[in-house]
Amino acid sequence: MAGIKDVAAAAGVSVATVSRALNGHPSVSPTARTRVLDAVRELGYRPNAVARSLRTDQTRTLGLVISDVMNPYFTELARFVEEEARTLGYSVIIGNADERPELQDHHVRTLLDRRIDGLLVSPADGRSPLAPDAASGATPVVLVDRWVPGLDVPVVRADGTGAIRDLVAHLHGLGYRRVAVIAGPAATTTGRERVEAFRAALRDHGLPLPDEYLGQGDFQADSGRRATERFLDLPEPPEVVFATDNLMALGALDAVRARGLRVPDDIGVAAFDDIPWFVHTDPPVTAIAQPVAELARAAVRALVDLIEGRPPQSVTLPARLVVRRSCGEPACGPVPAVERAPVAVATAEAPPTSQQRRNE
Amino acid sequence: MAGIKDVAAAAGVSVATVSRALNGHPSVSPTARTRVLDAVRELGYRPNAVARSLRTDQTRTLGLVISDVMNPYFTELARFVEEEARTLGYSVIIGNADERPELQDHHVRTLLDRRIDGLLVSPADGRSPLAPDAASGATPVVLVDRWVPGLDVPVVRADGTGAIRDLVAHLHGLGYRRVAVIAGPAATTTGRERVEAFRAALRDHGLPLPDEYLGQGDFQADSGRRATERFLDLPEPPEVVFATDNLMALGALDAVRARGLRVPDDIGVAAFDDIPWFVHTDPPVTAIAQPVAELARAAVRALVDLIEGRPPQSVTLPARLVVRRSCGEPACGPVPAVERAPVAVATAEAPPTSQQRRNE
DNA sequence: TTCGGGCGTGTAATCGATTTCATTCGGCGT
DNA sequence: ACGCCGAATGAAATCGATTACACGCCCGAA
Repeated sequence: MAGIKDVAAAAGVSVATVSRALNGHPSVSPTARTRVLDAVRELGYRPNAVARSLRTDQTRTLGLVISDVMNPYFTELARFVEEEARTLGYSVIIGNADERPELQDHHVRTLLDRRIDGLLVSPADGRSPLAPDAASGATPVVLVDRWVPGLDVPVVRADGTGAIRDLVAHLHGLGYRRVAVIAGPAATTTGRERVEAFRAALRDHGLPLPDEYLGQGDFQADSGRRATERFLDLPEPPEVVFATDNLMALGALDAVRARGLRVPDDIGVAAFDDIPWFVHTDPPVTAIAQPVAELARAAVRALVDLIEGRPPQSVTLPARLVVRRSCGEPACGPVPAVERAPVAVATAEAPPTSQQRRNE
Repeated sequence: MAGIKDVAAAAGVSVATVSRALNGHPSVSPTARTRVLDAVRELGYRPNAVARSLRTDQTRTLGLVISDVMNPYFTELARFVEEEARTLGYSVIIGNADERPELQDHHVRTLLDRRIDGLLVSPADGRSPLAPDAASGATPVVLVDRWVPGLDVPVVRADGTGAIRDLVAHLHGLGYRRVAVIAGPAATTTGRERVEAFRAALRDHGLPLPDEYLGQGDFQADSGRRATERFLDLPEPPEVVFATDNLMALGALDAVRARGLRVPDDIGVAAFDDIPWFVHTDPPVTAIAQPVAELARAAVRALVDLIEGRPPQSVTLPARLVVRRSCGEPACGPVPAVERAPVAVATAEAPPTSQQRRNE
């Protein structure tokens, strides 16, 4: 493959001039510039990004480590992250942790070895396997969706408490009194927060959340199925189940279908994370939608700000309830308040973090 | 960040010895080795992959350019590709072409600039935008799922003709006579082949495929919706629609639901590419399943063979029909032959390609 | 005419690893 | 005792770019 030296030779100039011409340096004569450009075209020269990165100490690459690519929510997130990064002139390398801490670790290490300019992580594990590297502060880090309490880095996430309150109001209005929830891993913030918000909303309506109505899941379909089976085996099964992510909701649907039961007649189902398929399930699933595209964009912008020495913003955007039929027919009277939920735009200024201070 | 020189200094040896110790070179004394290892641990040293790549001219990285990440089929493919690559000691960088040739081009160029060791492509466009680079032969290339006729590189794909024949037999057996198909872009091989196989199978059963029953789509949900609407507007609409990918099937479902019609009572739906959600749609969708994991593994192995100088194998695996309820109740009598479809394992030896010859 | 100051350019150092080549040293055969 | 050989090591070249520094040249000011 042609190198910069070949171009220099072909254009009859030095490598320095070639480099300058290619990087838009001011002091290059028009003559030299055109000769270089011609030679480049002639030889089909493409600069070696590896060599360039070594010299400049920047790869113009972002790392994105997500918990599970097969989860449509994260797929969508990844897609928008790449899109925004591309418009900002960065590539992104995706690492799929598959909800396994050691895999997440593997990817973080690999990405760091490649000297990516910044890291976007949605931690599979709340404990601190990546902390040693991240906390070292050498590489800018931003957390998306999930975060880890001790880490002093910007966080971009959705706040589901409002939407969950709306959901509980909706369920209560429909007459449900025995409601169950399938939790995510306690090691993740999203796993804990969603259950807590749900429990709090329940309390506001005077509803209990007995232990046997709290299923433990791991954000995968199978765990949703198992939890739901256990609910159905109860002497007094719940009237409705809230799965705290879309895959566990899929599992729940599986379980009730396997029993020959029907949603919502025999048992209602609701989910956190809305996805296109929920419109076409039997029945369409009532879900809480996150503003994924905005989250992705905000996360990338925060990370790039960090990288390029600007102060980053932590951002929290509200999720919103989307009522469909899996919890029973929506009210036929006046449209409930939840239907008019505002488009998510709220943001919050982050308190200064050590990462910001690094750049002052 | 600590470099190899720091390690050498700390261990009291030269950089050459450090490098040798770390790469398991034979002639390094046990003493030196342990001192190096200690220093490495002490300093938390990690070799700079960028520098290493520059010197060794290999990145141990594969590029994967897919047509559309949001399509569950490709998501799954990407996931298994990464998995197999990882076990073989490679990382993978995914580029999402979004079915847009110019984006595909952008990613191919970027990946080539980063000197990836090999490229896995599922071409969004049958024409040859990537040919100039790929044909240059500098970087090993393997095509997955879709291929482009002129290119002399290994291809790993599923053969749907058998499954499509089974599907048509199934539909015919159910009494359908007016069947329509939603095609993919003519620029892709999968777009053309699936329609052709369908048309041929129809002919075998003496069924026609009139022009107005041939919808043009682009593998995205919207196009499936529009094509289906056009079918429904026909004076004599088809009794069943075969969408040649899962997203267009989703669109078709959308369209019939929007009309207040019911599947399969008013119109049947079948799809190419099976996905987990099809079990939970209303109704569950009869689909043709590709052996995605095997395809991914075969593709990675072929590419790595090429990279490491072994002769690669082109592979074609059969797809199989999965009957559900979206075309009407499956026969209640004896289980139809299609239910017993064998697990896909057939492979074929590729004719020698120029890429193989390269390595002789 | 002479000198200072850009401007355009080239030479060479540099990034952090790997690898070739030469050197040293110790052991062993004769 | 001598010489040879292999093992262990280090110095320096190398990969392909960027960039600091120096140089030559031309132009305008003194």
